Amino acid sequence: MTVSKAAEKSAEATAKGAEAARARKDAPDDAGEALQLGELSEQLGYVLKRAQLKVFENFLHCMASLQLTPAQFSVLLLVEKNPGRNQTEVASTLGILRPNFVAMLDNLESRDLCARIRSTNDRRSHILVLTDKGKAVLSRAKKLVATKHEARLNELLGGANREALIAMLSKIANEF
Amino acid sequence: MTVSKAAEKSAEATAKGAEAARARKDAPDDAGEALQLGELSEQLGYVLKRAQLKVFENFLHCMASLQLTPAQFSVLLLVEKNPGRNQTEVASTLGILRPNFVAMLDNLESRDLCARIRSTNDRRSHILVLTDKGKAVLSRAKKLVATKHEARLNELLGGANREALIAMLSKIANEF
DNA sequence: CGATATTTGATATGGTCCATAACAATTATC
DNA sequence: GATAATTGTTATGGACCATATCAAATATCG
Repeated sequence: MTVSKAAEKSAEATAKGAEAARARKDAPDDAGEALQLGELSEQLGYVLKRAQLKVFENFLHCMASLQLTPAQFSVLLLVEKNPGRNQTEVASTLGILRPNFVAMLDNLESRDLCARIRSTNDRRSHILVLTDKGKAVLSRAKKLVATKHEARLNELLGGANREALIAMLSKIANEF
Repeated sequence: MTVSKAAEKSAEATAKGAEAARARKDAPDDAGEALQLGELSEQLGYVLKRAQLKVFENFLHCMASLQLTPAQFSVLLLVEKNPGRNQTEVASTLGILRPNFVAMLDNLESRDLCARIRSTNDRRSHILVLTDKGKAVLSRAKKLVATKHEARLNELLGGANREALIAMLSKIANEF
């Protein structure tokens, strides 16, 4: 920004709200008046967070019939892929702190989706396994995610872009 | 779960768990034993959330000297770009609920970064403006973000990919 | 072996963010 | 001019995240 422009801006700004308000009121149709996002729409963190909220919202909507949150779905997926691991291992790979993982497992276990089993090798640890119901629910959940959730992303971005997006996000998650 | 089913599960699971544990112990180098992420690494929500956490973490680190959170930065940016708007307008464009916006503004105002001004048109509303200090801090914040934060993304993805990523995330945020 | 340290699941607790209800002051509507 | 709607605010509760701490079990080391 040039100096003169800055001066103009400053003067305009000191006269500030009143003038801006009048200018808006003089506009043809004075209903919506959306704010200018400006540089915000280029900020990685801003757009990333808003996209994440939208995706989670859609995920919850798709999973309404199964009552699974994204976090719960990730636990079921991980336990299915890695049976016989204990709470500490599963929690830490998901970035969940052990204390906070307890209530989460209490919930899944109370719904008979997974089970804690005392390890015979190390009687301190609880080994995690999916129940039959847990496997069935997870199977249905996967189908719902594929057909309703990820399919939505495909029709929005296209398959190639979808893969590129996942790859870039993974890179950020792992190397940033 | 029925009693009989529980008993079956318990037996099957203990066997599977022990088997898996032995299998891992027989592995060549038995140190880390990272879990298999499996389909999780392809889940949009999962990778999106983890990327967002990493980006926010890096943002806070870059902003340590200015003590600005991503949300605070977004408020300053929006108020700078749209002077003379009231709390409701600014909060709603950022997806912040008015009640929660109050404490946020209290904080920024107590640090003399922005100011609430009673509107003369509508004495209910408070018009938001950046203070001189607020403008100066925001200016420094922008430089920090550009040189330390977004630059990091550029060297990780490359400029073209960075723009493509922002564009796709924006599309998701707006059209998903 | 036995004393000490570490690990595991769990509880308690506090902080932050998000969401809703309700309120006084002000303005809009009829 | 009575009623409804809006603005900023407070109070409050829930969800999520982080730390300290504990008992039980195991590992470590003298």
